[in-house]
Amino acid sequence: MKDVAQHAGVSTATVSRVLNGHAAPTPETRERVLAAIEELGYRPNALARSLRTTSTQTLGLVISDLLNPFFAEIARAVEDEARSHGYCVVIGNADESAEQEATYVRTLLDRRVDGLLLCPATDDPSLVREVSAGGVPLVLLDRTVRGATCPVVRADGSEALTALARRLVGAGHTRIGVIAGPPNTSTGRERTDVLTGSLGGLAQVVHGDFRQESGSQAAAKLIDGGATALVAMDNLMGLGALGEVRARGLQIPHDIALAVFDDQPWFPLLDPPITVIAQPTVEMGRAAARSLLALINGQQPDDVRLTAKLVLRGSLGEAEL
Amino acid sequence: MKDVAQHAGVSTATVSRVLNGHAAPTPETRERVLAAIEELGYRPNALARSLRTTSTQTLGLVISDLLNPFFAEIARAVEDEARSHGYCVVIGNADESAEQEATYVRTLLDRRVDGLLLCPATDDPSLVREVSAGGVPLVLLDRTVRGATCPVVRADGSEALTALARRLVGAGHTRIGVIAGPPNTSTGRERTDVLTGSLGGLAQVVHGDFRQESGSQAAAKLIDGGATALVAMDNLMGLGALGEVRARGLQIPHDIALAVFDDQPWFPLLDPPITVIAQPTVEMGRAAARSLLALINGQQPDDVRLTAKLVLRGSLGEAEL
DNA sequence: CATACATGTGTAATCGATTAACTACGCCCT
DNA sequence: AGGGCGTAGTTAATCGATTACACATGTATG
Repeated sequence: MKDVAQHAGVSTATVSRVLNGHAAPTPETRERVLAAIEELGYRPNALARSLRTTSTQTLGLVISDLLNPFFAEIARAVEDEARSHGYCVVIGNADESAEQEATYVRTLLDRRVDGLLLCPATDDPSLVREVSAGGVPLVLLDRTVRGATCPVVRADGSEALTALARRLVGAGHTRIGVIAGPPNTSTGRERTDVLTGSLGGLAQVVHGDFRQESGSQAAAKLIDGGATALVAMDNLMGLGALGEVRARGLQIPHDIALAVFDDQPWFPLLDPPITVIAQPTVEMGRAAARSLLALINGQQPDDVRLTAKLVLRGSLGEAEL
Repeated sequence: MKDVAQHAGVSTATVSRVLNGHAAPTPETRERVLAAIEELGYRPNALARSLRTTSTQTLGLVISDLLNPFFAEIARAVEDEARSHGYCVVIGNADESAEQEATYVRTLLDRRVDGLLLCPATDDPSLVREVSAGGVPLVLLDRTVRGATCPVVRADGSEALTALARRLVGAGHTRIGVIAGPPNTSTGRERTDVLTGSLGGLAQVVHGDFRQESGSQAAAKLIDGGATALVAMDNLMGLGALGEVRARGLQIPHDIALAVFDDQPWFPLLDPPITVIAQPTVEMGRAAARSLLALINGQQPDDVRLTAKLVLRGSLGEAEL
């Protein structure tokens, strides 16, 4: 910057004013400075700028798993929304591990992100409290924690789940296998509670960990237990369950019915296409980013609760008639 | 930091020394400082530190599309490798747009990443030159550019593609539809060149843009043109092609054969499972990260060329016998 | 006993920006 | 002509760390 100033025959203060579009400099001075910048190929040092202004124009996003398309879509939406407001997004991958999540959150705070979006790995509120104590704007996304005091953006699947339950029961299924998420996550618990609630005593629950492998194992257990229908509570476990069903040579929906929480672009391509509960991922990501930006600007955004929808495609068989 | 120093009755220099594990401070002083840090919940400001040391312990990764599982896996692998060496990764999403790619690269440079991994959207070398001119360590990943002067990490699909061609020809296909990537990307061009080369005059080529929608359109054109086999040059276009095939009620492999470049966890679940050319994504990501770290440490890593493999699963029909 | 040297800590310059406070210069008005 | 005022631009403090250099103390050496 000093070089630019010298080159243009002004002080660094003037260069800075030109850079930041401040009122002062004469059009003529401005021209000279811009020419010098161009000539020297100068680019301002974002670190120094942030240090001085205490604003990085950056949001942190800590998600459970980048390989899970659900989170990838969310990440993508967050990024789009953030960029349109002049913010960057730094993504952290917690890999469904509370420990790694905490590491990432701290790293992001150390780098002074202006705000943090978090999909908490567990419903333990201690990490959230730590962030709040540091005074950093925080919004929870997809999942919440016990006694959360910050805005939360999530999708409500209750309606879709009860509709699903009604159909399964109506079609005469009496042993319905539920491949549940971890009980220490809000989404894991709530979805399962709603579904088993509406299924009366017909549900058999096996807990997985939101990953493919656990989906296969759970499906195996449930099929062995005589289940005639399976509901996987997220898309990766759904993938695992589907693998197990195929491996056993079972036909969907003839031998077993299947529904999955979360949609995927390839679900419609299966034979039969898979019935899902689709979450509005893009809207969730955008809403979360908007809430966080509002929080950063000193407003108090409300919680956002979007609605997940049941999409019937054929993998439930007669339950869809 | 000043607070911590005061609290421990030392100077900031000493606090800094404790923090950085410098030789000097007495065990007793060290204890006092650590206690003060603990008590005040002090966390060092990474911005200030980086400004002073001109090292951010951060790598930039600019990829073409986060929603493409191929790149998501790469990103994941890069991150793992980087973290194990104490580095963070900031991911930028170019969305297959050269313009957005350039924007992201510049943003990352402004933030003074220690090095940059780039999957170039086009084979135009100007952006690469810009980065090199800035003296920032750079490694290209998956794709290269014309006259690249930096290390490149990629997968070689030639062998797999010629093997695939041999099988298709051997099975008597005479109109083979190739859904090609953009000709201004190295992977798009090379894969297509190799395949059409080995197919003699039997190939009909339609260019897509590595996205799902273009895959459907290309497939439609090729099917209308009488193709009895389709080869999609990346997984998203493969997804699109598959959709088109399904939409027309065609049976694989009876009515049409299909192979896709890039594997996906759900390909084996289709009926029939899809034959693919699988790239070693995880190894590519890790290798790229390692090369970049080597470059940062002043070494001169060689280009890395891994091998993609043909995985036969049934979607080629008699060509696989 | 004076000198040399090692050791632990403090002082202050520095990284590259922003910005409050100040200066210098003209212009207008009485 | 001189005081008041607006404007363009400069000077210097500051953000929060690192680190070369200086300094003080204690120990070994001639």
